[in-house]
Amino acid sequence: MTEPTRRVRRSPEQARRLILDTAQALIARTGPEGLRLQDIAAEAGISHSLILHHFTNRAGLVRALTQQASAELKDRLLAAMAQPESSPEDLLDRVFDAFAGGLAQRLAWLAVMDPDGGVEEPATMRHEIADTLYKRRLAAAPGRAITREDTQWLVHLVAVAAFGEALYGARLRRGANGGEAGARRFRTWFAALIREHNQGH
Amino acid sequence: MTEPTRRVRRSPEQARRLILDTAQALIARTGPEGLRLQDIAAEAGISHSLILHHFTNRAGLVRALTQQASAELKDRLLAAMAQPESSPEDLLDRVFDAFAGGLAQRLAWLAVMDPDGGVEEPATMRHEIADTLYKRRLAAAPGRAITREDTQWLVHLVAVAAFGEALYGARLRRGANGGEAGARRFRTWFAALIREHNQGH
DNA sequence: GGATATACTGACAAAATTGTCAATATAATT
DNA sequence: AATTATATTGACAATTTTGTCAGTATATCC
Repeated sequence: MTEPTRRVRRSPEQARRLILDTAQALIARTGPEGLRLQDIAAEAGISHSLILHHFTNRAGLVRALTQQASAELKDRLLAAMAQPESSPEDLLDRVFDAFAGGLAQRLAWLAVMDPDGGVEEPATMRHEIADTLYKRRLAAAPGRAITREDTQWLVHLVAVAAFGEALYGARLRRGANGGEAGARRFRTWFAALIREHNQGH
Repeated sequence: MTEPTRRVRRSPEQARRLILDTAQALIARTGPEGLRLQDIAAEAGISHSLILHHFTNRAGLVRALTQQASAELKDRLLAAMAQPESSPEDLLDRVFDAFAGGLAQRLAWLAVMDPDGGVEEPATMRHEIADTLYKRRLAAAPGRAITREDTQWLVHLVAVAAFGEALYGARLRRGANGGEAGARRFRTWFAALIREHNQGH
């Protein structure tokens, strides 16, 4: 006589979160090839059928993953902007950190895989951020001629640079400035460039 | 009686290039999921066995792909640097173009997939480029205090920004500045920032 | 023109991967 | 305590994908 198999019964939300989190971790570690239902299931300690039960499809899982990654980026960036009275250096630092830890990799891969997924978020988010920063810059330098468009492009530059740095920076910096130290030095240099731009002209 | 099947017999180099090129095209189009031996074979008009014959493994193919992508980037960047007497705007434009057309996507994906592949190239390449540009900047502005390190980081910034822009820029610019026009406006703004940095202080 | 090397193919094997479905265990409800 | 709803599993099917191997066609060399 066989023992009845012990089961953990989660709430749908818990189950979905467990699956999504382990999937994200797997992507960050193993890369694109890591997204196999069986692998995710094995890592999460569940059967792969459960994933299909909660997301219907492999495609459904991917969709959910893009949305979660997008939301995570938004949270991190808004958190970075939340401290109103900090130096530009610190702000830049936090923005760069927002993309680190595998999030950039996930976003990149998901972007390639699901070209039109999670469309609305990033653009409006960048708009909000640019507006907030615009007011802050005006307050900081009352005399200067700071336009809204300049702020917008500045935010864009920081975003794409942080993205590129997280994704390919270490590779480009190999040798002399590889590793953590080089990354930090680049950030400070970049912060100085921005500060120069804010003051100059 | 059956007709003997007509065959094309290429040189090993030709065959390898045919396979690599169609594979790169497929990745750019279909994304990571597109790299299946059968699909590549079908698109190239060959049998999938031939791929295995020339690259031994799927892994061997991936390795070759990373090297080719890396080499392609190098070629494009060196070509961009080759015109010695052009405005910074044009130079920036060509660097950004170097990452366009799916190359950034391929590099990103291959980077995630084969974390230590094609290691040596980019770093030394960036070094060469930085040196060339350093001399050019010195010649252009004899009086200024331009350091080698500043040039190095400038090159790094342009590289990661171009990379990020190619990969995620369109997404971030959705809405107001989406499309081609926004991309161009960002480039000109960025060029102005660099020019300002070159002249100022 | 015949022999040789090898690029190339087709069929097959083996493994993996997504998806289906019926059965079961567990929590909540009555 | 019995009933109900459903989260979870295991077995199975179907398709796909990588890889193997023996044989065939084609160019080159003697």
